[in-house]
Amino acid sequence: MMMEEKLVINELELGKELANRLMSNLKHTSSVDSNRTLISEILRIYQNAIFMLRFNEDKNILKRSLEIDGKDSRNVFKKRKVSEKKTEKVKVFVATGQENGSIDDGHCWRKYGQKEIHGSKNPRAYYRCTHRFTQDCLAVKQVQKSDTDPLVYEVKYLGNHTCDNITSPKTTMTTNFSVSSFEEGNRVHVTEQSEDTKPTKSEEVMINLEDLENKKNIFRTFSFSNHEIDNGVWKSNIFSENFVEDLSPATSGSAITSEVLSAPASVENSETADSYFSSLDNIIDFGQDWLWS
DNA sequence: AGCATTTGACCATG
DNA sequence: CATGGTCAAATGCT
Repeated sequence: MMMEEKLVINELELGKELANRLMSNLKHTSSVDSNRTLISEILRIYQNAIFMLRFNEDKNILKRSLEIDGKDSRNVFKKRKVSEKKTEKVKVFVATGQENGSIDDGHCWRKYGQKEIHGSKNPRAYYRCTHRFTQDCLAVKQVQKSDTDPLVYEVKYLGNHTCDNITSPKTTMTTNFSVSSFEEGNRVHVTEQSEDTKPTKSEEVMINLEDLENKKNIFRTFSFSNHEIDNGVWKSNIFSENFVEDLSPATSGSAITSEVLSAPASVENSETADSYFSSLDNIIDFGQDWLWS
């Protein structure tokens, strides 16, 4: 069994144990703090497990892609332009507070298609950079309204902007989380980041993966933040970037290495249970289908 | 008029 | 064959 799979199983077993402990706590008397801690731990564990599985899947896709590239391309009939595009960079945003999902991210987009997606209640809209033909900018994004929360739009970015027409974002976001992965030579980078640049204050939840330290530090910290703009001024903060660490090549045996950005564990501004649990709600939302396949 | 959006058709992929 | 991504003609908007 692959090392990563063992880690996922370990995580899930730990989650089960903690859930049992929580159930026991709820049956008997227990402190609210203790329950909160358990819930937070369980959510973190499942988020880790999902991320590990996702990451492994992405790694395999890339490996297959590299193998195909290495073969004699004459035997591979690729008529579609898409295949040469290859997903060099993928960012997934989950944003709320948008009227129609047209998040102003500083770039000009032109809608070129919309599709009903099997298993989803809401259609997915396809946008390309307005300067695609004038500046040969191949950036593309997909926007889909969340099935679970009508206020949430999931935005997936594909490709980098090569155009230089960037305006300042005016978007009001109450929640923003992004994940990006891109390829650079033989290395695969998986990072999480915020696109926003002027945060000042935070109401954020950061989930620590430090107990994975003894599991070869494969996966690092997730963080989520709530922030919004009030009269053009940022009211909240985002997570900080920490260090980057390689997936242990000794255990993977693959030429592909990975890097995952991390952030420290903390729960800030959680003086009220409401704010704490509303933050937890965000985590639950992300945990379901935050990354499209 | 010029540009953006809509929407059905087309095509690649699994 | 089902599904998702893209194309392009028709239509809408300014």
